[in-house]
Amino acid sequence: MKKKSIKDIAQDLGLSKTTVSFVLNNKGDKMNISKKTQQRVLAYVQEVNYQPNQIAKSLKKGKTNTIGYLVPDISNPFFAKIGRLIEDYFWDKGYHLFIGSTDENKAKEDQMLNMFVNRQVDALVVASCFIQSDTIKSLLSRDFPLVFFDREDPDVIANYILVENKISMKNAVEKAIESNSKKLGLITLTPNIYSIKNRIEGYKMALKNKNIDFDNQLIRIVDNNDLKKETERELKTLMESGVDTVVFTNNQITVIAIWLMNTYYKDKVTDIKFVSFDNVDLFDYSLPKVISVAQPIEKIAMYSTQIIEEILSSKKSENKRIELTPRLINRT
Amino acid sequence: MKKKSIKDIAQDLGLSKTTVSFVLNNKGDKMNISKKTQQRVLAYVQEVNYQPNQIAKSLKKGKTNTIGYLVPDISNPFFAKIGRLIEDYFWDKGYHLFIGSTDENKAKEDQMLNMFVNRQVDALVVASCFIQSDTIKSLLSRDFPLVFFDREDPDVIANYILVENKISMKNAVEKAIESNSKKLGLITLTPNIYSIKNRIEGYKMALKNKNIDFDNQLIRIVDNNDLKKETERELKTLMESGVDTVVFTNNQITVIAIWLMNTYYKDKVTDIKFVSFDNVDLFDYSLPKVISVAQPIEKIAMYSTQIIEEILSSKKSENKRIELTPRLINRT
DNA sequence: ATGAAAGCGCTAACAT
DNA sequence: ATGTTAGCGCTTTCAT
Repeated sequence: MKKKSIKDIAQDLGLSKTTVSFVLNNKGDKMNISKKTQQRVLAYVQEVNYQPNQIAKSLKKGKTNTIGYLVPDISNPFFAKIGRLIEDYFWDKGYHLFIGSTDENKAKEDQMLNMFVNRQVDALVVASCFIQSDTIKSLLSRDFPLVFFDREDPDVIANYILVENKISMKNAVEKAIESNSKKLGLITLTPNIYSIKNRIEGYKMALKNKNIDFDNQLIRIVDNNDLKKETERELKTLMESGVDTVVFTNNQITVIAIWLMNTYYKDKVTDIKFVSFDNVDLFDYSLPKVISVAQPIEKIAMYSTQIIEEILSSKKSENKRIELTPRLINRT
Repeated sequence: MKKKSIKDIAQDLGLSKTTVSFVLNNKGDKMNISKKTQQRVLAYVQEVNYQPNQIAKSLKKGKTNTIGYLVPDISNPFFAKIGRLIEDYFWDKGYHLFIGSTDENKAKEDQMLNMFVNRQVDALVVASCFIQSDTIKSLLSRDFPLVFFDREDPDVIANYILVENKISMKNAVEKAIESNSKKLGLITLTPNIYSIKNRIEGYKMALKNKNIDFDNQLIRIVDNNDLKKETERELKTLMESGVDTVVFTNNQITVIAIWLMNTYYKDKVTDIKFVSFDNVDLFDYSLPKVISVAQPIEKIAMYSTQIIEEILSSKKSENKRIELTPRLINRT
């Protein structure tokens, strides 16, 4: 049985497309379609299992009821969980999610952004490293409904959902020092992202507050390309320099480092302490113990959805910058 | 600057829509559009940053270049990772992914399937518990491009990407027994899914092969609704009955049980052994030790993509049932 | 109480 | 070498 369109339905029933369309969109009463006709249409539609073509609808209405969710990696639990929550919130409002993983790659991010726009998504939720890119600038200048989360570029005015990076990291590192850390190394992704920069600042601030000399040699940078190998090398450097604590600026590196510790430094796992931005369930059971900063993912998802809802419903778009407070999880 | 359509471009340039369309779709040469005109179009399009409307294109062509990825929960690492891989494979072929999380809820699954179909996705990749549902039957009867993974209904002929559930579970449980397990309990989700049933069969088979008496009381079923509370209760039951090993039929429950063990039975974590279908990174560092069955997610993603590609390119759809071999990870 | 017709942005067969 | 036109499936204004 071939798929029926509104035209087919109308023909089969000896009605016009208009009438059928009205009935299907619950405008039957408003448009004075007789009860009888409405029944006929509804019954027939049921019988032939008519499915409206959302593409045609979207083209006509200029609205697709889709949202683009663009992140570095949808399989990173942080982004996966937020994605799930955003999906749920939007599902309730009749929206569907397109996903895209950029691998923090500028070209890919640009392409994906453009494809989402071409697909006429109604809005975008993005964790981008390239907020200054031409593609994004152009979206912003057109007032495209857009909210950034997790990453910020202070030079670009836009909607941001962020967390207090600096002070949370400071608090976490101070907790470590209070429980006896003396020499603290730090391993971080290339600090080209403002959030990461701030997390490093927080680390420095904690050292300063606790009168520990800052040693630039103890800040080790790993490149996104071969994270595992790079982390292995830098962790080795730090271990050899005799640190008792390692601070990480995001969950990805911490997880790798836990694996490395259990593989290559099994005898040291109880001597060393970790501090990690982002929390992962694993930290509850693993060694070394991790003091972690848990981001409020429910709130991040909720505010993203909410801001987009506002923009979509009211056209006026005052940019918002929301900074949420993470939760410190002390495991000492 | 308002968004330009092909019509605008054509007008601005004093050409027809056709000409512009041909140039934009790289059919300029084939259609004998002069080099000069092609240059003009390309330059102008660049200048005004023209973005083709994919919705209009889709409506016209009857093809959207989208795939629906429908799973119980996109934030479950198993589904997130496969999702990521599928996204990557399809990205290379110009397809985009719609995601949907069903929570194993029939009504939600039905709705989402229908919405995907309304959105005219070109194909679906689905992990469904309700392969017998009317919605799915109707898709199947229309030869809708569809591949199931992770779950199977032997009564329904379709494309399936599966793993050897029974024999893998048997092997894993036997490994446990060989390393001295005497009394093995099992905690499982409601076995309404064929895969889960088979995993339980594998457990029974191992006991039989190793001459351990089967005790139905040691099979504990937890409901999806309040997984944490239910798992807590059933784990307690098993611990009190003196098991030395607990077998789990999927990662979700195992992860919860690890947390419970570390929270309520800290003194027992080295006495008890776990066996888990699905592997999670966490198992590398956590106690109790876990013998796990790691599913070949790369292959699952690859075959799903491949089968859909075949269907999409060649219309003929011989159903395939691919059963992959998981990897046993022995941590004793 | 219902229908005709235009049009959303695009493609492609068919002119010229 | 380029233009005219119909049509994808739907909504909606304006007629009747």
